[in-house]
Amino acid sequence: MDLNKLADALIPDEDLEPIEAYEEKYPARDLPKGAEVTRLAPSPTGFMHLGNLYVALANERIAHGSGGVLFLRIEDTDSKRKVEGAVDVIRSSLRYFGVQFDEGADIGGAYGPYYQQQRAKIYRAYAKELIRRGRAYPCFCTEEELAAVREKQTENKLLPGYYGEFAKCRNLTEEEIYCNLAAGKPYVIRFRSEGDVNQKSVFHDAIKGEITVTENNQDVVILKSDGIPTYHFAHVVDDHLMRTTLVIRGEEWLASLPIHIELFGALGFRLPRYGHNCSIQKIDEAEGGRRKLSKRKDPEASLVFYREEGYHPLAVRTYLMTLLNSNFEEWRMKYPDKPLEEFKFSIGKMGKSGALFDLDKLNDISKEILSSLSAEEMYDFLCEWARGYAPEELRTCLADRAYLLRVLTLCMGIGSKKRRKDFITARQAAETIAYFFRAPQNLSFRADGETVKEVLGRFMASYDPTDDNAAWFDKMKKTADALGFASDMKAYKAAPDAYRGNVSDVAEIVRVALTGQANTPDLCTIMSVLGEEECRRRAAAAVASL
RNA sequence: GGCCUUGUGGUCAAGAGGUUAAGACGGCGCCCUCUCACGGCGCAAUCCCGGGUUCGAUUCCCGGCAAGGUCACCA
Repeated sequence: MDLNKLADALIPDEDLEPIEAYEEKYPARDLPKGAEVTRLAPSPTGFMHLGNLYVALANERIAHGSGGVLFLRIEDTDSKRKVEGAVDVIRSSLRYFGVQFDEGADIGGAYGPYYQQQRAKIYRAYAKELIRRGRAYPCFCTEEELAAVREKQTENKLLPGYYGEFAKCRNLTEEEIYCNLAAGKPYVIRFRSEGDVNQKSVFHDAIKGEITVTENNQDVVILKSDGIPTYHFAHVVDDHLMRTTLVIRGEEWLASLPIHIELFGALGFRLPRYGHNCSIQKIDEAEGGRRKLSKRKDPEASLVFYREEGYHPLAVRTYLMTLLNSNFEEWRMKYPDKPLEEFKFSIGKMGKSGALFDLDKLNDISKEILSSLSAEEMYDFLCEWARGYAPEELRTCLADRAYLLRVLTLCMGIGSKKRRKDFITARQAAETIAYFFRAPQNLSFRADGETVKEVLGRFMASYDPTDDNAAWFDKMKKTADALGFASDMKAYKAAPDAYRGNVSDVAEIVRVALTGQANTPDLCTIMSVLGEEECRRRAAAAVASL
């Protein structure tokens, strides 16, 4: 069979460049020794998964930690899944969480274009070459035929797929092919595999270590009937031409690694290194098992969730880093103030088994990150979050910068010996300080109404906003004594029945009356931030509400 | 079902042929001039199972078992 003629018939494009031209156009990168070229290759579905960030972070640290390059390639070969504006979503959400690309879609670079749709000619040129060399052929099988074969294979417990004797179109005669073409039958281009599933070999995965791979024997589709390549083919051509040195991708690709290995070989390309990392999982209460974080079922699977809740981007990044590199957390505790770019990220330290998503851990890290912020930084963070996600009444609260700064200084314990760690997210922080902006409603006291009235009446009568903390507390104790509460905790503990309660019970009444909460930071300071007038108004309102 | 991967407290995990089997989160308890938060101290909790190799195995080997992944003209 005249393969050149066949190639021309199957891929008649006249504007294809010879593949040598591509090799020349995209030469090996001039980078220092050890520099890694990594990439992120998402589909533009418009949805960003936590897992996307997870892999992105690994790729980013590896590239930039080694003086290499990180690029963004858009895998838009499946037009059904494409969503308008998705690339903006990808770039902006990753940028928010600290991942910046050196080149790629909408950024530019010498190895573009970075949209696979725009690379159609390149794939077709390589596919054509494969046909010329007899390593690819047209397949006219319909979906129904393929499904029928698969069914028969499963029934007979055979390996399903298009291979060997089941590859009907593999050995079509010249006449049959041209006849089908003349009849206008749609066709795909399949790779002609020479692999043997009984051959196994050891492959070194950068993350998993030694793994055994079975040779591929599937005649996989490389060009779909619309002439667009499949993932497998596009991956091989792109990562070769873009000179990727290390492919870090999700574990779900491990199974198709044999296909990629054979494809790289058939095209005469040098195989990049691969690292397959596990996805973040979650316990499914309903089923009792583990599963991947699901876009449908788990709100925390979406990157949008973290922005809506107001998680600090550094907190999310730090949490993910603790999962990515087991020694990261130790490093961070040792150098709490160093930027995480200084951590030496190591591919070898990446976990081999999938980690469970741990909201408690994220929250703990979030508290730590927020408690390291200055009042001004926290204010800016709150405002930025509020602009996008806060309800209206909350946004108006943020208007008084000076007042809010005082509130934050107090609630974050700034200036005291120990910083407080009450804030987890912007949303939660805004909610917990809401009482500074509006009087509390629906107060619930543990004490009876008469006691509340007595305590508030007595304490507020003695209250003087010019008192310092000690004087303030002294008055609290006097109130306690006067009403039969113990002002001395030791005395109270020795004989609890001798008193109506103790100072903390007295303070609680005032606290609830003024803030609506049983637990707050230092009440004395709260009162001075609130202002005397407001305090008296709230105390009166509390008595009136009884 | 076939193939691949993984299996140390509830979670993330360090670890080595012999250790009281780190640390962190979470839980619990105690302490800390008003609660909370912070901080301090302490407690409970782990080597999937069965064989083998070995003086000795959680660690090495072999079998199970369990979990995850994958078997498309989707990526």
